[in-house]
Amino acid sequence: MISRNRPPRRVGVRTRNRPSPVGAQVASNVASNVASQPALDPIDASPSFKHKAYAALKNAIVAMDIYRSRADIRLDERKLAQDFGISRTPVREAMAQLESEGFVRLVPRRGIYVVRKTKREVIEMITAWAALESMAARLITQTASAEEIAGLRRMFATFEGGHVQAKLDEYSDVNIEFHQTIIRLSRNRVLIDLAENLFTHMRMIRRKTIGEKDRADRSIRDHMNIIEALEARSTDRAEQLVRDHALGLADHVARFADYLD
Amino acid sequence: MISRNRPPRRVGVRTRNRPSPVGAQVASNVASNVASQPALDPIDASPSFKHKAYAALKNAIVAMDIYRSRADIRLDERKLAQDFGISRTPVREAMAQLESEGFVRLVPRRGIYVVRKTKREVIEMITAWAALESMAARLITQTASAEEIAGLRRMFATFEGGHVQAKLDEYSDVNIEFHQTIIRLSRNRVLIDLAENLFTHMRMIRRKTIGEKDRADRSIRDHMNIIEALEARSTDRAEQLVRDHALGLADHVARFADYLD
DNA sequence: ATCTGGCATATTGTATACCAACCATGATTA
DNA sequence: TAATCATGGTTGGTATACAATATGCCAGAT
Repeated sequence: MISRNRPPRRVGVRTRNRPSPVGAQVASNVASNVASQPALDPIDASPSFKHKAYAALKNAIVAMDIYRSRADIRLDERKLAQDFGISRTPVREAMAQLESEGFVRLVPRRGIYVVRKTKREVIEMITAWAALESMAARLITQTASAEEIAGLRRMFATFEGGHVQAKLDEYSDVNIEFHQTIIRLSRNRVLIDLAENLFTHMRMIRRKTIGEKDRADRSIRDHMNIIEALEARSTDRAEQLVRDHALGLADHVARFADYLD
Repeated sequence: MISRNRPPRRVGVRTRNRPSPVGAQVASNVASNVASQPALDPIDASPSFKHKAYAALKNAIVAMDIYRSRADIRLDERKLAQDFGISRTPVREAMAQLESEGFVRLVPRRGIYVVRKTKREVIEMITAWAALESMAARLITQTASAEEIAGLRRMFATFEGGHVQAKLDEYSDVNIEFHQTIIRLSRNRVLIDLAENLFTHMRMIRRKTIGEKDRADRSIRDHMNIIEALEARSTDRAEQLVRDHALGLADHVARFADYLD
């Protein structure tokens, strides 16, 4: 269901009473710490409730197996706020963010629904991802260090010699890691951010798309070819291999992903 | 108790059709993923204050010449809400959206600041845009109709024979329209949405990047070559030309856009 | 004159109250 | 019986009140 029981955690008890002469205590505490140690303390992460709610909701949504059933999955603002122990406002702001990222749909006076991507949308996302990652591959051939590229090769050490079949689950993780690393090595923040969102969406259908063993075998060969092209600094070839690899997945989805729609 | 006098706001029908003459109007489509149905319905009435505030704020920000001065540009939530005649809530929601799109930065307890992109960020955006548009070019060679491609050629009818110099302003508009049309003809909603946001950012520095006459001349030649490749359905060549055209702009910015940073 | 510390102020983050639109349900009527 | 309408409850949108904190100013000490 939508909301599992949450332990009645006490999030930020907000004292209605304002202890008047305070403020100096906290300040002095911090000050002494800083004075003795110029090394900056890791800024005490104070993510707002909005960010926390966002992260929690996103995790919850991504963890759902939303394509198993076709029934609408509705989220209840008030209930979620209650479960989180916060008010509706940060939940709403988190929801608005998730809507702009395509994870939920806010229907006025109807409810908030988890979005199921259609087959067409999935293919469009993979195509866009192909565009971004192939550009990342170009950039890697021009700016990445040999060591960085070597790191890509090391990822697949476990699977040398055709042990892919035996460890499909693990391979699936490495597979994702590989593609994320490609993007990251581009050192292009825009590419990284855009691709990350697409990736998150694709992880949600991963369970069903990466299942086939034949694809895993072909996949690892593709990856090796890509790595070789990157090592050889063959810009155009690396781009092409990455693009075709991704578009191959798009084609696969187009033909076999009947569970979509 | 103190029931506020709510003005009888009847949120208008908000006509979907915008008879804007030349592009340059982003339509501020936040509707997100609802569409994806083949025939897109003209619904999309966005009655909420949030959407209106979002559109108004985005237009205002884009219209600013934020790179002329280096002084921080701060936006005041309460003042804006007052000016719009609404409460802070929808303004805040609009601001959160604009932050996730990279237009403003919300600093807790400090204020809301309009974001100036650094030169590096601009180059990264152009690079990402190159990736998206070159993929769009590929798709066009595979799926667009001849008539659609012909429309691209008609855009430049005005400038046949080297009248570009005389009408730099007009050319600048057509230039933008050209690239947006390329993206749009891909019929890939993800590409379209992602590129639109990048485009909006780039329009904000357009005043300074498209100034040179030499670039305009070279630009129109590039465009013609692109159109020819599309007409010939040369997938790889179209992709390459579009990509190089965009990366050329990135290179230009890298070398001459000293006003950034 | 300079520095320190506390307070007023400004500004966002969060909670809560209220409202209008929507839905389901069941009574009512032709 | 079937269609219509009244009605109450649910839900997201909006307004507003309250809390938390960053900043600047000024008094007082050195």
